[in-house]
Amino acid sequence: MKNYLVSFIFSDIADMLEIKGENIFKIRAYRKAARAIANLTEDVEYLVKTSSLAGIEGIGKALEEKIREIINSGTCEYYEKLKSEVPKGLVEMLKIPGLGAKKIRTIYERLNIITIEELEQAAKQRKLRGLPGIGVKTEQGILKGIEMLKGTMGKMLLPTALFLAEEIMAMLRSHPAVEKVDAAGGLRRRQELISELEIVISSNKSDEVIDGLLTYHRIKEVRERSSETLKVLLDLGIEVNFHVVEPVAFWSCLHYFTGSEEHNVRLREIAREKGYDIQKNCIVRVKSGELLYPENEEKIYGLLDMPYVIPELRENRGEIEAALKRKLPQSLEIGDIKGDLHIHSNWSDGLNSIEEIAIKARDKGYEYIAITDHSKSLKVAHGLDEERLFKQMEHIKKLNNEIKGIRILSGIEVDILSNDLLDFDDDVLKELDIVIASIHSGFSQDKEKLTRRVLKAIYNPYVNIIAHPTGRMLAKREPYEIDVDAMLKAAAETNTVLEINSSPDRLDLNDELARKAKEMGVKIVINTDTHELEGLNDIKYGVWVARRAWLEKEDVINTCTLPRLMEILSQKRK
DNA sequence: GCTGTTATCAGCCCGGCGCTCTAGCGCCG
Repeated sequence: MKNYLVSFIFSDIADMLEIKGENIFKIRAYRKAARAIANLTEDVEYLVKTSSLAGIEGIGKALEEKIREIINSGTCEYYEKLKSEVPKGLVEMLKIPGLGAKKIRTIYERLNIITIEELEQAAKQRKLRGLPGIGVKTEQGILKGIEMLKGTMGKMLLPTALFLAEEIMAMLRSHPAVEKVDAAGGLRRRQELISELEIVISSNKSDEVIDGLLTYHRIKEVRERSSETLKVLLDLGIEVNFHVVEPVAFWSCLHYFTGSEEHNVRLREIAREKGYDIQKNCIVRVKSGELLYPENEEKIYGLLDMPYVIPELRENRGEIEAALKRKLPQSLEIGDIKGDLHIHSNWSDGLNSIEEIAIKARDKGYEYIAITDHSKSLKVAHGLDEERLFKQMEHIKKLNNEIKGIRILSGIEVDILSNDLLDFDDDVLKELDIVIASIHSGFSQDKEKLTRRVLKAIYNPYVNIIAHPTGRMLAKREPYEIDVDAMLKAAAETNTVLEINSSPDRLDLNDELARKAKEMGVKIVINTDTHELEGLNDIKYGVWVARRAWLEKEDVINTCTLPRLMEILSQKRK
């Protein structure tokens, strides 16, 4: 599939056009096309060959021609031309919060700065202040933004890591000398950001496998090669470590490269107490020197008198002690989720009709969904006013009579406004099946104000859920200043549910806060907040967070049957 | 750059907030 490549190039073109100050609508056309291609379920190469690209909304003649060029040659002339005109570093600067294309252009034109390192230097030397439109605060904001960016540089969001791992594993599976292959490391533990991929392969012919790996088209640099290991840097700036072992050593090796360092250190301590030495390719019975090759991970933990510990828990956050005491959580499964309670339709900024969403959700096996479009203040998202909301409620009532096998709840994602009021009065909210409240403005208010806003929403008798409670965006935006403990305490007190937002660039609450919420008696809901049909499948990311947070089925309200869910929602109003 | 419409081009997501040349612009959701 070259969908990823086409989407990547179009999005890169859009960034470069933005820096050049091109027509905003042209830029939007490229972004829209990039999104459309990324969301395609079909192979774009197949669509090119069968001349069926024309059916895709947002792809006209010019873009179709460029897609054809990219499929045939891996790039297109226009892209190469832009790359020669716009320094790469300027595009990277777009990721710095508070810094947009115009300011980047000013900085480039006035100071000839083309890398983030140079930008950081200039900001530290106070050379940016004084440029048109840039003062002390902007300069300080840029430094802060660079600091945040550095923390996530070279790290991938889960979808990218999964995509790359799948691509690599598919290639390996087709190699005749490969017996088994799996991804270990942070990806297998479902960490929110992945710094490197660890791929474990079993084969009797490691040299052949490694030679085969060297033909992988994304390899930019080979950093290390031995008889069992290959370490490479990919063109996307990502490191991949391949470990090729004899088939008998596969599970030991997969286990060895899955747990965090802290988990592995602690596990080795326990193993030593029990007379074992855990090594990369096997486990040694110390007394006899016997080498053991467990045939699965259950057997590895079994040797240490523990039940199986799922990869998501292997962080040394108490899971080893819990395992020894037989007190591990009964981890949530994706199949436990019975409905998605935060979905946007084309009544606000979603792409699909409520009918389409309901049918797709029913096909996924869901028992219920909630349509929770934006409220009127969020103009950019075409938020619903009272009149349209009531119309939507009527429409949903009608659909519930027509579409069998799934129940659609009428909801809203009501804005918690900057002045701490909700975007709708209580007499509107009380008509809905479910109310989600969330912040979309005034992120930079101080802690006291932000906390007051959220607490006021929590104490509203009609607000069931607080969505994306900390507002963080991975690699983009820090969580806003908010007294999290006060929020959790108030939520516990009022039966207000906190969301794990499954959008892979949010994952908010994160694993640690979700675990804390559980400990404080707060119920959790796992939602996608999706704006299109495919996004319903993002629920897995939220479930993974819940697994890392030690949550069980009973902690998560959308594992309940519909009657029980309605009971839980009504408890808030009592 | 695309779409809808039928001209051979107009319209395409709006508005608040915070910053800065304090009235206008850039950034953001």
